[in-house]
Amino acid sequence: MKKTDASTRRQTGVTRIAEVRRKDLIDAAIATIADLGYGDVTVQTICETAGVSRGLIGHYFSGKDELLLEAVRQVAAELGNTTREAAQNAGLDPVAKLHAVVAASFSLPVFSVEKVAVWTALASNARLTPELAKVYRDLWRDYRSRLIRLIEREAVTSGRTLNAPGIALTFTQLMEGLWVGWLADPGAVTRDAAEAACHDYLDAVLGPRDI
Amino acid sequence: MKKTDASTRRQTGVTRIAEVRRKDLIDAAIATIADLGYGDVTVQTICETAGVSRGLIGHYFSGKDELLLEAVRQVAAELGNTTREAAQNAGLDPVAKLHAVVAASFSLPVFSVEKVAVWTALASNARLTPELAKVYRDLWRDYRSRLIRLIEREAVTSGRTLNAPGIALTFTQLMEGLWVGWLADPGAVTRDAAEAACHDYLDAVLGPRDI
Amino acid sequence: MKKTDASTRRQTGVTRIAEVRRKDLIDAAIATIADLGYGDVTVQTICETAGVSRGLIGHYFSGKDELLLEAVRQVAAELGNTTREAAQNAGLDPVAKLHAVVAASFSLPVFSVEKVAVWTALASNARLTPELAKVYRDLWRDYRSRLIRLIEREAVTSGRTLNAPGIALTFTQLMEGLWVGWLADPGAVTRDAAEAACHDYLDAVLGPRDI
Amino acid sequence: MKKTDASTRRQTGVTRIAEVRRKDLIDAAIATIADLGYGDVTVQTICETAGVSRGLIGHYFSGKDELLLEAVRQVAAELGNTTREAAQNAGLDPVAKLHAVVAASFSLPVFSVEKVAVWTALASNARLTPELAKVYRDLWRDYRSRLIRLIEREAVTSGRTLNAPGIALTFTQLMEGLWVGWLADPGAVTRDAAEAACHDYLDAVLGPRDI
DNA sequence: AATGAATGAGTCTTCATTCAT
DNA sequence: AATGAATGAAGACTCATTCAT
Repeated sequence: MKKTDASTRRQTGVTRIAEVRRKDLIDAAIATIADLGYGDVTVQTICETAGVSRGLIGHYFSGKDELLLEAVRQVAAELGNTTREAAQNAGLDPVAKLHAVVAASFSLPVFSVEKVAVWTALASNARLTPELAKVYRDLWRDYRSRLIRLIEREAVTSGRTLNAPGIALTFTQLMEGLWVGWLADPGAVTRDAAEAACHDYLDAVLGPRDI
Repeated sequence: MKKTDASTRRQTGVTRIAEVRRKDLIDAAIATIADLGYGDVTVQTICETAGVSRGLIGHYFSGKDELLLEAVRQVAAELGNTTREAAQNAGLDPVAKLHAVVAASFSLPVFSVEKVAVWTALASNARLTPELAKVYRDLWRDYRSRLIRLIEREAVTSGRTLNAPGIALTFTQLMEGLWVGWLADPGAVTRDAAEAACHDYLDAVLGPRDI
Repeated sequence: MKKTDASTRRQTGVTRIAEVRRKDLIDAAIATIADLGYGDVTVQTICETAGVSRGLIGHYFSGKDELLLEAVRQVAAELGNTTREAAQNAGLDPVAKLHAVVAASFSLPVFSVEKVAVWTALASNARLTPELAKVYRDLWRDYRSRLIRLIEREAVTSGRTLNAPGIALTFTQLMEGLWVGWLADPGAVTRDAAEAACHDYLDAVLGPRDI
Repeated sequence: MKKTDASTRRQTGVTRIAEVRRKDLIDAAIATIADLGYGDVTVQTICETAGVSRGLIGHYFSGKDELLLEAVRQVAAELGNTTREAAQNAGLDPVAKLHAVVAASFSLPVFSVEKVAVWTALASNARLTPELAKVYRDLWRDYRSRLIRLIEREAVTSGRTLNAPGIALTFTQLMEGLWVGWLADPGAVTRDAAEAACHDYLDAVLGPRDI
């Protein structure tokens, strides 16, 4: 057993523990944002949720802001990945892919109070924090470009003229508005009505689905 | 200038000055929310914006929270009133009224960074604060019921079958999503594109306008 | 009607109103001390009790402290006057006079929550405020010197040797302790028990009363 | 110094340092009450006296009020314990025990500006704060019941009829009045005179001591 | 004479961060 | 690695006082 090996093994172990702790803290941050709201999250509440001491946050993050940023990034990444995979797994038809994106957007793991609360916090604060602005911008840009490609493919397939960027914009903002509305007043904006609104919108602009 | 006039002016002035100060503080609160974000507003920043001392807030409001609540209420009331008047002034055609609501919703005084920032703050915090929840709920309920009446009238007029509640929900959430998106990333969600998205949505579900 | 007359009359009127207002504020201060405690009295609460505006205090007193000092002085003076008069009206027997002082000390107007609360506040704060110290010191000195004279007269009359200063000191501090105790825990130190304690003490050191 | 020792010391130290700090803050609170008066104590002055930062108070107490309450409780407990022990160590004679209580009540550690100032603050504020009321009530109740037992025992021993509750009440209130008077005007109520007054009172109602 | 608008100092409390252990 | 003791800045709120009317 050479020193290098030992060091490496220890380092790897350390890194692994570190990664677990980081993950724990990020998850706790997400849960706390959902519980208390982005503005009322404190280092104390996060660490209590994670079951660690207050000081530990300094070992894994440069501070509270970085932890919150990581939490937001994780939620955004998951949203992007989940909808991308939903589209990939939905066969070849662009319209079917779009409806699959809708379904994924209103199902777990993306659609939960925790995730939507973080998302809404991101949307509210993006204009004030460059790092959040970048997360917000990048996710939607990627999301919309995928939508646009699908819509354009459908336009070609069906021989229609479709305003793909406009439809994509409407689609993303409708979804964002439904998330926000569901979180703020779930009695008025139910999950089912929200999902139906998206499907219906696609039907209205792309023609009805074949079911 | 007679003494009676002076007295009268002074007497009414007592009430008036209070109203003026309240309004000043509310306006300053709105401006400060737009500047710094809802969570970073402090009594200090509001009073600096209003040009008064920190202690004055206690003379006109029970505290910071009440002032912020009043600010949110004012923005919500203005939004409701403006869209209501826009519909009233748009002639008799329900579809024209709906498009007028869209136009008003993306024009001053409703559509500005200040007002939309307050609105977004309201949407983000409604789930956490009962008073904010009520403001949010009441405005949208009233707004949607007006939309539903217009859509139903159009359904009757045109002889079509329209899912009025669904369309109204989609409409309000699309608008909310566009506001949120415009505020968070105005480069991606421009005012013109946002308004066009709403008009296009109405065209898609109600049939195109006669222009 | 000469100018001097008018001025005099007006001045007198002004002074009279001023005196009434001063009295009102002092009484309100006493009532507020009893209600809230010396430390929790504010200009606001006093003026509310008096039914006048906050600013008025500055017209009649140099500030809050002076008003409170006047309130304390008034209570102290009343205590002194009342017990002096009680002794004067109790005939010639020194022992009867002493018992009359006891009776007066546990009867209106001296013995009420308002007055005792002010007195207790005075006792608590005398060591910290020179003006209060003087009020406290002067009253008890005068009070004790009257007691001493009565006790010495009784010593002469009955032919006994009495430690007049010691008895006077014990008497005043017993009374003060009973007031404090009654205010703090009226369930344990009742008015009747308190008065009886004083009478019994006199009986014990001076011999029983002839009733 | 072995590692085990160090660990042990550290582990117990965690609790110990907390207890030390609590004690430091309580002592500082007592000293500050004596210095400035109960109503003028601030978190700032307490922490300056204790030599710690203002924020530390939140680590060991829920707030200023709890700290002050603990300070009062500590003084009350010390008074109770000291007088109880004095009686226990005074032999078997009830009268001797009573005089020992007097001696203890006018000696350190009970009888100092610090302790009496806290006690006076307690007496002044007991009627306004339920927690303080309980401390005050409980201490005196216990104290008086001990006195009553002693007096009744003496009544049996000496074959006299004694109003034990009345004497106990007089005794406690005389003592309280002497404390209050000593604090407010130590020139008029000296320590020696105060203690003598208590001894003399006992002599007067129980018969003179055998010295 | 009386009001109440306005101020600004002072208080308690919260909280992110640092650091010794 | 992990704790939690400690700090100090920043926040909201209270309040005595001043002053224009």
